[in-house]
Amino acid sequence: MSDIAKAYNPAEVEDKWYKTWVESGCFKGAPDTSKEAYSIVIPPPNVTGVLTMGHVLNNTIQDILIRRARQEGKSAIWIPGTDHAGVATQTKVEAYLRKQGTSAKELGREKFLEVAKQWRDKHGGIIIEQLKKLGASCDWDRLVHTLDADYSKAVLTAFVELFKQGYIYRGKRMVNWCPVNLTALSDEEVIMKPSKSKLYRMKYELVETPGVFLEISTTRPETIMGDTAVAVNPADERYKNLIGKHVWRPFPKAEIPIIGDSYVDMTFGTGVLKVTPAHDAADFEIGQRNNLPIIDVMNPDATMNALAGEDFRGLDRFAARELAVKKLDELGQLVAVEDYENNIGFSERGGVPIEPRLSDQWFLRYPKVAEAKAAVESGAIKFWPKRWEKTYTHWLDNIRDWCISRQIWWGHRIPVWYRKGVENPDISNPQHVHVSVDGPADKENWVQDEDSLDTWASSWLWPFATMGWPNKEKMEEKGMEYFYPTSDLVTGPDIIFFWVARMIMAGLEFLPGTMSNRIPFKNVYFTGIIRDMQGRKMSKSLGNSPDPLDIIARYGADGLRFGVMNCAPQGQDILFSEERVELGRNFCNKLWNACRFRQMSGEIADNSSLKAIVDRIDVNALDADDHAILNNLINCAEQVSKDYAAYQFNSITQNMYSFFWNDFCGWYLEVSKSRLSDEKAKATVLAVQDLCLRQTLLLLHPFMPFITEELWHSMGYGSKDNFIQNASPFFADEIENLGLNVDESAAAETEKLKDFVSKARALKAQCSLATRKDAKMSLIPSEPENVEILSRNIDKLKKLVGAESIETISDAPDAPAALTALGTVYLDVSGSVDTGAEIAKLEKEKAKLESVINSTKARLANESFVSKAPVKVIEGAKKQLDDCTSKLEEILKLLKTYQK
RNA sequence: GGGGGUAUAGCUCAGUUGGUUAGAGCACUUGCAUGACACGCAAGGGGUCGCAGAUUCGAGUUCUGCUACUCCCACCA
Repeated sequence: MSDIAKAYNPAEVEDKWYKTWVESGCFKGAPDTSKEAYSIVIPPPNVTGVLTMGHVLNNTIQDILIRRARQEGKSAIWIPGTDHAGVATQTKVEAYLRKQGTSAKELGREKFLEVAKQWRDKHGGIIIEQLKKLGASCDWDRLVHTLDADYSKAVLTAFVELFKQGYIYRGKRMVNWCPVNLTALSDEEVIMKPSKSKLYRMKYELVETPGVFLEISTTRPETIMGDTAVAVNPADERYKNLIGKHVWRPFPKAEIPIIGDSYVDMTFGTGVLKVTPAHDAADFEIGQRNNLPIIDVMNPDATMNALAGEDFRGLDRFAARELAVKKLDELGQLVAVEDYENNIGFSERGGVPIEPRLSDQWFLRYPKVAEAKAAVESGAIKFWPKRWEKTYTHWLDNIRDWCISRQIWWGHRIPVWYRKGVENPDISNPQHVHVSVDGPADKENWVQDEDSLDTWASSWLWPFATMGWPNKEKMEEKGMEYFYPTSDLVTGPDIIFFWVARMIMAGLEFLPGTMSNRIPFKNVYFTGIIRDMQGRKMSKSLGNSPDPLDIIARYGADGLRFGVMNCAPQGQDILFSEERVELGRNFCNKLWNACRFRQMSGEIADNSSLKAIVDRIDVNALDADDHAILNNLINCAEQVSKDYAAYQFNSITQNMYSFFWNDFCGWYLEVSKSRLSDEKAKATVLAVQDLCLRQTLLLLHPFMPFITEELWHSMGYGSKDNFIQNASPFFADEIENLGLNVDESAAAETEKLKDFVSKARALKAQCSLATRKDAKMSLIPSEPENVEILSRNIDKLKKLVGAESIETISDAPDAPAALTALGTVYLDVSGSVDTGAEIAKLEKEKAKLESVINSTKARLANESFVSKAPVKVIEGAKKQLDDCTSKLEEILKLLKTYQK
């Protein structure tokens, strides 16, 4: 046994243990049919990302689950990995290239990818090291990156399969275009933001009746040049006779038709809509219905092109807007400009308004939509909390085809080749188009599609592509049959659509067997979002985003983990501040010092197993406090098991905190102090302490892996290679099987003692006597059995109260007194004492008791209460009335003494 | 427009099927170097449980309506 430092120093302990764990290979998992399988796949972080508080929450939960699973004797794996994060990484690499004075375009695809890979290897993987600091017990040998060769094969295989089945098609469609990243985006990557803009009211002159104008509103005058019609609702009495006539488009000046389309809302604005099929999704639809020409007036980067007219050409869209307004004004066609608030879609990565744009893209019609819905509705997959199921099914009910192509290079290139020289290749004609994982044999005659796949079109395969799919040998090697489906997925609700729903569809689509064999996971735990104390999201620009590594350095990973979990109720956002971590750090220190106290109290005897400790207990030496603390521990361990089953992690930390701090340290260790000098009791008391500490460490280990491992060894619970993660956390049945019977009723005596101690201390405090100064006290027991209890526990009580003596008496002395569970206690104060505070306290208690007595009396006098309430409740009320009445009598007696 | 969530002490939150006098941590007041811990110990102060109804012998807890804040989805020029 080594001397333990006065304060816990996490830095010394954490790195040491992480290294030892990894070296021992204890995070590795392999199929073992004698054990239950347990698996988790990590939500892969961006390979070039850094650890955020969100990651801390998310990965701590996963680590808790996996460590608990190991303790429970399951064969467990936690598969780690990273995501190539297509658009995000491409953007970063391009910025880097700009600094170097070059560009992706200049380098060309091949060279660019080389640079990007180098950049990834240099800046990537930091987050993996940071996860280790947090204590994440992933099986690192299984680390996967979405651009790994094997994983890429899986992605391409999935594409080819879906293509063959007709789920994937190419088409010219309106897509969300990011003018910064020059790529299409899926609907999910567009963030709607309310924005302050202007509504421009303008008037167009009718061609057929010069001098007559039609008033139209728009928020986007820069698209006027692409207008090919003006639409009104055919049911609109004001305008329906104009359908078929024309108006003059102001610039470039041209006649455009007035058409009727029921899409137009008669009640909005003037009820007249300008139609720009190339630059608005709804307008595109109208254009299709009415055979309107499409005039695309913008370049991919959202500058205006030649079709917009010479004066607009090359202008950015916002500059073009100003110019358009100016020109309208000059033409006298601008009626008014009004402030207006509308929702504008922004590019998630580019941060600028997206531009609806017509372009050739690849789309996926989702497979297995109905089954994906059924998987969750049937309970095959459970959501925690359950309410997210609604969000999930609502999305599936309104699902739209997924634009999976991206005009970037960093990603999986679409495995489609076009035969050279074929002008308009027909996708369904194998002579024109080749689709396969490895490409055509005669590559020289073909040209591969330039686009790459949306990153989510690779990560949706994560639960099984990380287990070797579709390669049979690899699947065997990685134990897919044993470990799939995974047990729990831990993620944020913000990616239900991006990831969770898509993974479910992918699992159902690509894997064989029954639904329960194909689903990717059985439970999904949705975390809340970490916010600051004002409820704001963590963000770099607000500077309210603490660096977890900095927090770990100052408080320790265990303190951080415990603090975060303690304030993270299921499904609720988390308001985080460093004070939370202080709580966790303080708890570590408490744990540390309790063990330190144990070591200072006596040699560590045989602690090597539960049996060894129980064998050290002399059942006859056990007193009520021993039984009470063991009983508390049993209840606590059971509650912890229940809370795991319901994913109530914050409840676990709260129960553990309360048990350990209040019951064990606050009471049991304190009463131990006097019993340790009793040679007959000492060995038993120490053994009970050892039992409690052992179990506390076991139960806390998933939350605080480092300190618990350290103490596990220094307290002699584990030998060198016997880690705490391999010991069972179950308790009640185990000690019963070992022949130790815990008396549940003993708690009642301990409760009486606690009440006596706290009341007696309060009495001293009221009389301004220091806690530890020895006082003379006497007691008039309220019940005969209390005499016995008092004498049995006299040493403990004297020490805890700070009393030189506690005599049993029968006549009330003239002294300050307090009511306790053992009887009325009197404090012998020499000289005069200010009794004002004492009287005030008694008056207050008197008032409270009277109010309780009155309400209880009223209840008991109520005919319907007595006839309808359960017997138990009525008896409780009667007992309460009796108790309060006798207490009140005592109080009145005491008050009388003071008022003499 | 549609669908969630939240509202309990100064702050952040517990409060499981309705049942004694509503709890914890932090903060606050007072006292304390007491055989581990001042990252500690002891004693305190602090709450008309968002508002209004309903059900019930009994409501923080169930139901209805309202208010405030918040998130997601859709989106009209």
